Amino acid sequence: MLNERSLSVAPDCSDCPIRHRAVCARCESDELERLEQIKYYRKFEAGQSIIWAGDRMDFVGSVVSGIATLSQAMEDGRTQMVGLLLPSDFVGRPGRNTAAYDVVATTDVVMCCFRRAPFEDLMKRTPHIAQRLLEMTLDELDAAREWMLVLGRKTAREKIASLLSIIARRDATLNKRGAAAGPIVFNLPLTREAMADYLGLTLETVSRQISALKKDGVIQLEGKRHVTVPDMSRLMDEAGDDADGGLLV
Amino acid sequence: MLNERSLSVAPDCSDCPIRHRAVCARCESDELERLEQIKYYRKFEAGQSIIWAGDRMDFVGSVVSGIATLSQAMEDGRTQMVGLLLPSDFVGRPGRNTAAYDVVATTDVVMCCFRRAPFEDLMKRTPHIAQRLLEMTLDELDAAREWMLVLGRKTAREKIASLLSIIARRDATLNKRGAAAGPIVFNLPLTREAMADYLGLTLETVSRQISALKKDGVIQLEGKRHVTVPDMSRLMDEAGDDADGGLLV
DNA sequence: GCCTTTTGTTGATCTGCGTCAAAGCCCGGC
DNA sequence: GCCGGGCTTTGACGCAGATCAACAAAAGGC
Repeated sequence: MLNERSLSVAPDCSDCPIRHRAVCARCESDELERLEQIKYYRKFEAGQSIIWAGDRMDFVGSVVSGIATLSQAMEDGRTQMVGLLLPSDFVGRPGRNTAAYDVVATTDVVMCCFRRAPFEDLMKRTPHIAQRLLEMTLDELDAAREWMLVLGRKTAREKIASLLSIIARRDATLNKRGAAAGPIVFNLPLTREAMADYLGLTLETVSRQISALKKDGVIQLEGKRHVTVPDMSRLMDEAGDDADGGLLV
Repeated sequence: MLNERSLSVAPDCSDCPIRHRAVCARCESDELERLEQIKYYRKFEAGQSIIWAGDRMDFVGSVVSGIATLSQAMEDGRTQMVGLLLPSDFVGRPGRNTAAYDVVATTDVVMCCFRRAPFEDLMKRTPHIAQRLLEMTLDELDAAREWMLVLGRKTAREKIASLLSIIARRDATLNKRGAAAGPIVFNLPLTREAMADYLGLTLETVSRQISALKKDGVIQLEGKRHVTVPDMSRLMDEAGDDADGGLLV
């Protein structure tokens, strides 16, 4: 899910020779070595389903590159995205053997996985890992709660502005562009439908509100996916957040 | 927040002579002893605010008795409840010194608190505590995500049915009545307004939908708060959940 | 190149829920 | 007993967003 901590770790993770900094940012080298021994990689293509809710899940892991979504579906087909998995985000849950959500690769995805049983053993012997996981999970929880406010109380326009502003911020963090005053440019990693699933809207409403924000000069669009935000504070205003704190608590 | 694990721990917690089983269910006696040395109690009256979002927060703790709510507000007054704190639920976050949410006592509340600094020290020396906290936090995260589906995709009627069914289940668990086939009876611990804040609705809509469920025989009401559910599976049907899994993942 | 499929836009209409308003219920104070 | 304030219910009405539908614009496939 989107939050400061996972973002700040992301670049390290993809550079890190053993590719699991996210899990073990503070571990000593011998602990890293033990993690190293049980890890393996899996690749998924864009559009491919990584896990189905209810499936047996005998691994945990973290995203190395690409973007995946976490979502729930009702029998009648209504679906709600409950998380967006970015590089360094953790998937799976120690102590549970079935998946609670559908996980789908939005782009090509590489994951760094650990078989669950050895990982749990290792966690018992390595307090740092549980502490690191606790930190990450608390961040996820904050992000999920922040999103409950978006889903429960914001208007469609505010929802779109919230999503754009969160993606803009993520992008700025990933690319090490600090709080630049100038215009911000990024690509939307999601289809209109995926955005709708994240925001609890229909894809038509998403499209309409994006057009409206464009007409009002809050954003500029080239093609369908390339977004320019001339004035970030204006966008955050539209999102209805407090000027500074913003969406990341 | 509402979930199986916290529920199952609750009765033990209130019986436990040192009142922090929730945090340390698996600890050895000397670890319990160390926790014991840094704990203290705080009492709050119904309606009283326990913490304001943004306040400095120099303790963590767990609810011993009573019910409190966790919520976020926008500047214009719109508020969204993001969690319901029941006995044994944990409040506060190691590693952060300001509160992220408003916490309000719905009934009279007793909390068992630990000053943050000594608690964090203890956590570093006691791996069980971090592991236990991780488990609890993962449960909270699941509950929050489950609620995202409710907020984003369910109709008002389904939302009400979801809330009633979750409270009914909690009540059954607390009172050790298993999956009884017969009618289920409980008291609503929340005002219509608090329910609205939880469900992302207005209090009028909450009231109307409760009346509708009553008219349709899904529930019976005596007074405003005393609810009888003649057929639990019917209620869960109305909530739109899969028959078995239900809201607790 | 052309054809099919996926993705996105825009319009017309419908409806669920919010908003505004009035009145009923229940409890506690005096 | 009466009164006042918090909570709840119910009605009338309007609007934001869903739904249904048509079309445009990219993206592959061959």
